[in-house]
This record gives sequence, structure tokens and C-alpha cells, in this order.
Amino acid sequence: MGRQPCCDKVGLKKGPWTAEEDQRLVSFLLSNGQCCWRAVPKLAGLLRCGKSCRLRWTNYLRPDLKRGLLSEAEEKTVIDLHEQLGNRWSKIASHLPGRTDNEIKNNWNTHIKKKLRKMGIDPVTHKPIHPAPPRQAPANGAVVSPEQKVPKEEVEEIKPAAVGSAATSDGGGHVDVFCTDEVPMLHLDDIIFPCDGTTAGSPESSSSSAASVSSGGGIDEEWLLPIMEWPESMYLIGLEDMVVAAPTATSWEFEDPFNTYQRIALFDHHETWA
DNA sequence: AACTTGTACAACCGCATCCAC
DNA sequence: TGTGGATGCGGTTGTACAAGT
Repeated sequence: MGRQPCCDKVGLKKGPWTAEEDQRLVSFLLSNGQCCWRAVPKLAGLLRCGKSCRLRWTNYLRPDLKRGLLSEAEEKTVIDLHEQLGNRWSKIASHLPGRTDNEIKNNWNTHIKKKLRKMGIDPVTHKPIHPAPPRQAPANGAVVSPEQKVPKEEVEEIKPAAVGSAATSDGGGHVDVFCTDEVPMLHLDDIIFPCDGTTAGSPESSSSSAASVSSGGGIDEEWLLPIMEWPESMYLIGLEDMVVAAPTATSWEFEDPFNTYQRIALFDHHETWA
């Protein structure tokens, strides 16, 4: 007998969150901190399951979230980490402060995957796509994890282009494939950068990806601290205060006016986050 | 202007894992 | 050690919006 799904209870709301629900949830979490998610909806007066609340908070309402497209450096980091970790989105996200696993996953599926394919790189194996890939074990003896298996749909997607345009690799990492109207042709070395901590690029990418991974896979959790440990002042400000605080800040741009105010206010009240 | 197709991303679902009892 | 509840994670779906026809 399986466990009952948490959202099966009659009367619980599903679907998009309203501004009012967001406000209730944020207000509650700011006043009480994160405790047991199961209790949150009840205590916050929400007709949602705890899981839904947690997801909404983690992926959308958290004050330290960055919004918008990933930067070049962040994309590189994601590609690099994906090569090492596979689809472990939460692990990858832990190396990108302000980004969520969901966001990275979405970005991977919509942008990065396509980009890599256009450059002749298999987004699953991170190796050059060959014209007629034989079904055999990798030459270097590397073990292909189950999650790296290429889904049938992806094979179908790759085949025509690869066959039609003579994708080649000179063995030195230089790949010539496809017609790339929008994406400039890059060498493999431009995309898969070394993991010795000397990675070229922005300080952000070198410190957050290669360095931290090579040091035993430990996750840099420092950036999480502001969330785990709310400063005292945070407990004292209500949503009204936040909105009042909003006009004094200048550099944050988000689409949702509510979240804009909320985040601006939080950063105003906690200088170390700036 | 109306319709179709593509894209982006928020949210849901089900399974895995952790942990207390 | 086994069991069940809570939470986390990754895959997938739903939907709003933009672009194209």
C-alpha cells in the first residue's frame, strides 16, 4: 500500500500561485524561518501542500535568487559541472549562487542542449557527435552511467544533421559540423575547460566550479547562510516595511513587482548580501 | 486579425533518501 | 531492523507569451 501523495487532500489548491499567496508565504517564512514544510501551509493560512510551498519558495520567492538568463560564465560552469556530475541539477545549482536546480534544468533543456548540438557536441556525453555513432562501449573505457544513456528521441534528433553534414573530429578536439548560422563555431577547448582550478574566464566561474569541485566535491554552502540564518532585523520587518524600502534601491530589475520590492528590501536590510 | 508553432519557465508528479521511532 | 513520515530530487507537463504564416 503506497503512501498518499501530499497534494491529494481535497480542497488543496494547485496551479499558479497568486500574488496574495506569495505574500502570505513570504511573510510567514520571514517571520518564522523555515521549519517543517508540512506545517507551513496551515500556519501561513494557505490552501497548498507543504511540498508546493517549498518549491515556490526555493524556485521563486527566495530573496537571494538571481533572475534572468544565465551569463556566459554561468553557462560554462553548468556545462562543465554537467560533464562531471550528469543531471544532478541540485548539485550543479549549489555551485551557482542565486540559481536554482529547476532554473538550471530548464536552461539546460531549452538553451544549452541546443547550443551544444549546434556546435557538434553531444549534450549527454559531452563528446563530439560522430556521423554514424557505433553502439559500443566508449574507447577510453569510461563507464557510461545510466543517466547518460541517450534517449531514443535524442538519437532521432541528432541523426539527420550528423549524416547530412559530415560531422568530423580531427581527434584533437576540433569539431567541424553543421551549419551554424547563429552560434559561432568554437573549439572544444573553448567549451570544456580544464578542471585544475586555473580555468580562464570570469572569477565567478573559476572559483565556483573547477576549484570547488576539485577540492573533493565539497559544496560551497557559504552563500546559503543568509537564508538558513535570518538576521535578527529580518524577523522584525513586515511586508509593508519592505515596500516602503523599495524606492531607495536602484539596481535590481525583476518582472514581478512584488518580488522586486521584496528582494530589494531584503538586500537593503542585510548589507552582506549586496 | 486569426491561427499555428515555438519557446521559456513555473509547477506538478513520483521516486529516492533520510531519519525518528 | 523494519516501518512510515518528511523532504529532496529529477523528469515531465502545462501554460503564457512571442514569432511566424
